[in-house]
Amino acid sequence: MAPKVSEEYKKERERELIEAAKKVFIEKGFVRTSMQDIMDKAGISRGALYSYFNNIEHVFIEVLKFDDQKDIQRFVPSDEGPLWPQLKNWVEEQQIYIEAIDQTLLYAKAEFFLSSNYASNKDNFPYIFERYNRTTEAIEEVLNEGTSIGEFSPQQSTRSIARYILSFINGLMLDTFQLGHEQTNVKDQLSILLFSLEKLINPKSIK
Amino acid sequence: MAPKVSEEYKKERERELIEAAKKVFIEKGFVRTSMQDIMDKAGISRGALYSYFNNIEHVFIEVLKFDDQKDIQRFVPSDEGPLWPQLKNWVEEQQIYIEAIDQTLLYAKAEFFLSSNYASNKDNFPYIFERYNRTTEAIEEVLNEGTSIGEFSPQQSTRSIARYILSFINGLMLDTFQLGHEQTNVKDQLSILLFSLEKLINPKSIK
DNA sequence: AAACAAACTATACACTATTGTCGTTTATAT
DNA sequence: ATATAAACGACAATAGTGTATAGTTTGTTT
Repeated sequence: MAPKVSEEYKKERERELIEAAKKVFIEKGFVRTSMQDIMDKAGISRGALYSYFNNIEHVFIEVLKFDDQKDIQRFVPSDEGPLWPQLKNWVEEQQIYIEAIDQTLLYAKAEFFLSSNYASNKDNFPYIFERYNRTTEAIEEVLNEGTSIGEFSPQQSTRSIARYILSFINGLMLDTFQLGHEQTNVKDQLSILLFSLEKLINPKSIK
Repeated sequence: MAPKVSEEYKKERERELIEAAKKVFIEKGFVRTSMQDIMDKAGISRGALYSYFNNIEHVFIEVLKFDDQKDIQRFVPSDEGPLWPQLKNWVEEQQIYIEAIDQTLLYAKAEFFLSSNYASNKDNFPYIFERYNRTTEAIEEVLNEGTSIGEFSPQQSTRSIARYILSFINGLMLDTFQLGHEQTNVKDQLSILLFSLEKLINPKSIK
């Protein structure tokens, strides 16, 4: 099944490959996954796979992008109503996300960021920087928005608060991945984050 | 130099090997280090190295043990004086530690715990549990101590606060390793941690 | 001082795993 | 039917592992 191909078809095929690869990465992480594993999962030959991707890091980056697309909406607050409950809600949702960690790419991501060539030539992977910045900016924006409408009175720079939140969430994910959520007690830690955030941004809506 | 050998000598030699290996692991991390690299750095032959260690994970575990010996005192507070300044001090010291991340084993450790066989059989490596628990307990103990002498009035369970601190520090380390400290702004994030901690434990000594 | 043996060197080897390439095959649009 | 390009899969190349062997060095023992 393969001559004179439409762009359509190729895009579609690539998406299939990415989805197969994603499954493998979730199962096996990044380091222990080989191109062969992806071929097997996708039911595609070596040559064909290599015609779509140059190497396994390339595959992973594409998986990342694909995954991010879906993920990106998660932090968009609605325009309506006070922001604090939405922020609170977002934090609470993290629990589900973190505790379902073995159904996500988190482990593979951590491995990738640590162990791929990424670590040696960060410059080749601007995507990672983008990612970090996009996320902090999204959080920061909510904080700024809340400030400008007078809902929040941040006690520290909103950028730093945003980074702080992200650091904490990343650390909690990593610890939880390594130790299991029984050990790290995700819920309690998240409520401490909420407590801290209240003090940090002083949302009006608290009684 | 080597007949009918003393235990002394062997221990000493092993220590040399471990120190050489440690250097390599700091430079190259865990995943990208081969036995050959260690041979080169230590100036030892293949056979000799293998007579000390069975494989590279074995080498790494020994390096870890060796490193921990030195590391273990870092969180012991002095018996004298109020605890808050000491805690504060400890947090501030993290900056130096985190920013010097490429001179430590942190990267190699993260790789090892993620990517070695560890991830598949956690039970074989109680080490990481121990480590995590030892650290949280050390922090928790300081908090409890401060509470019992009336210096702190924690607003949340001290255990959770301890875990919270550790999650944050781990996340900050990871982000900083990946992106560089220019990007993550370690200092600001740590002062947000301090701000949060003040609110969380209400130390008396603050004016 | 001669014999000994432990520790080491240097190198070779058999294996395994994986990569990326490349010539060939195959299905279909025209 | 044939030109086209996707898909196939054999292959050489690379890199590492752990074992094995022969030979060397050097303290210790007698």
